[in-house]
Amino acid sequence: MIDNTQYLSIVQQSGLFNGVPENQHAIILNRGKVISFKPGELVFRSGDPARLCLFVLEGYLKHSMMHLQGKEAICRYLNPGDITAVSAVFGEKKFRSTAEAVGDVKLMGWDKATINELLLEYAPLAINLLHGTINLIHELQDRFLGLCAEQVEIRLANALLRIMKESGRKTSEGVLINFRFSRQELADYTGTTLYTVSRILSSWGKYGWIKSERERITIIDPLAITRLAESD
Amino acid sequence: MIDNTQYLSIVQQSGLFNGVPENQHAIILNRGKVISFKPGELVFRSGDPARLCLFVLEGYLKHSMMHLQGKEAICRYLNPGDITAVSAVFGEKKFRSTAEAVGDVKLMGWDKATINELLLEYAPLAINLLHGTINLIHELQDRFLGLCAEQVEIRLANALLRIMKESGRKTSEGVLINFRFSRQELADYTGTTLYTVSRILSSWGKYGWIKSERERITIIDPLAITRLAESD
DNA sequence: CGACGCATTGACAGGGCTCAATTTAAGTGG
DNA sequence: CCACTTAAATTGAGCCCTGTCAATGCGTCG
Repeated sequence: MIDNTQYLSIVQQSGLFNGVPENQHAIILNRGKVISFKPGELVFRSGDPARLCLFVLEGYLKHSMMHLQGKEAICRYLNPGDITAVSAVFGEKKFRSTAEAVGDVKLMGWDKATINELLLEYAPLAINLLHGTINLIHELQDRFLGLCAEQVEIRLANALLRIMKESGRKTSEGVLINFRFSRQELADYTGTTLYTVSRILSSWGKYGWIKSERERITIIDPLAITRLAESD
Repeated sequence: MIDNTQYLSIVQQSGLFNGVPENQHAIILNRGKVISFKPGELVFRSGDPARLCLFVLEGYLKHSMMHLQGKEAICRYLNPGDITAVSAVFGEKKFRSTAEAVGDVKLMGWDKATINELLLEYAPLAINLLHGTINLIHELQDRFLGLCAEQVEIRLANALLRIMKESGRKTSEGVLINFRFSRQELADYTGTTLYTVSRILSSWGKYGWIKSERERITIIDPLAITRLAESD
């Protein structure tokens, strides 16, 4: 007998079950399967058939797309409570992006047949999914606009502030971005190169705004960076 | 008595009603309201409260975002059969983008309360909407990746091909993109400037790939442009 | 300690943006 | 129907941001 009820609160908190009768929550949960991934493992890759609809229980996922000849673009980071691979709901879709575990990750997965039954049975579930994807569109559109209209330094400032808010940790010196985070990844996230990122970060380091170390950054003066991000 | 049944076939064709019992189609349709717009009119603008969920019956919409100090980015063009303003389904959202009528436009609009009732009553409707928004995400992600990884000429080629497929009209000379379409708009769509677009288009004109006129473009040699888009 | 991977920095070039000057085409009103 | 106005498009010149390439430095881990 499957028992996923230990994850009830995280799913409820995410809003996915809003509007679904409470006595059904555990039933829906138990029709899914929990899967674990180790740091760096691929959850799915571009080209794989989409078979499972996935909900992040613990850890972070990096969602990226690969361009011919290697250039990578990071679509977004998934946090606990986020859902992905919703394409699995529909026909014979293949993934167009790749998801990688950042740190240890636990996911809840519903297979195609199950998620389709669930959505038909619980309309609020479909509405909540819709809600999530709309938010995603907004986020993507914002970043799209940034890519069109802002230069690298501004985009980098925005990215760092966003990541700081979502995953930063306070220390005596400032806010530490604590998961492994290379220049390359920052570049892929902001649509530039690791060289440019490195140059900008070291200039910020000289101003005393940040402390830049190997795969970690401490933000000392968030205000200065915010000012920069909002300058135009 | 409202009677929108003249629009039945266009909505059915779009797939929005897939899975909904056929005898309900007209009923759903008649709970919406048809609205018309003249060329250039704004359907909604950034900051307006989202009150109606909109389905394009006739004509085209341009969906764009404005950056501080005027730089504009075009998120996408909406064709007959597309749906937008789905945010209206949820809470007190405000639009973050602007939609403008390109040519004469007829829309079907359902107000917030109605669309919420409909989605709860007809789960397939919510699933179909979800389907549409997922496709949108894929499209946006593709263009996001393009912006990160491709140079302007390639992006422009892809954009032109995409628009050609969606809204082109065959003529004796080639495929005409028939709605008013300035260099500025192509620039806003591909994330560049009208000068760069102009230069590229006139070079393509010299190769005989396209015929470039004021606010209209005829694609004479789609293959050449496809080759360019897929080069490297 | 040596090796590997990440990060930094410099030199250089070029794609594409900016600005300005024309040219071309579409309206408009007399 | 033509002169006039206005907006779109073209084109050239200059330059700056940012990507590319190469060399070097440094942290981490086996």
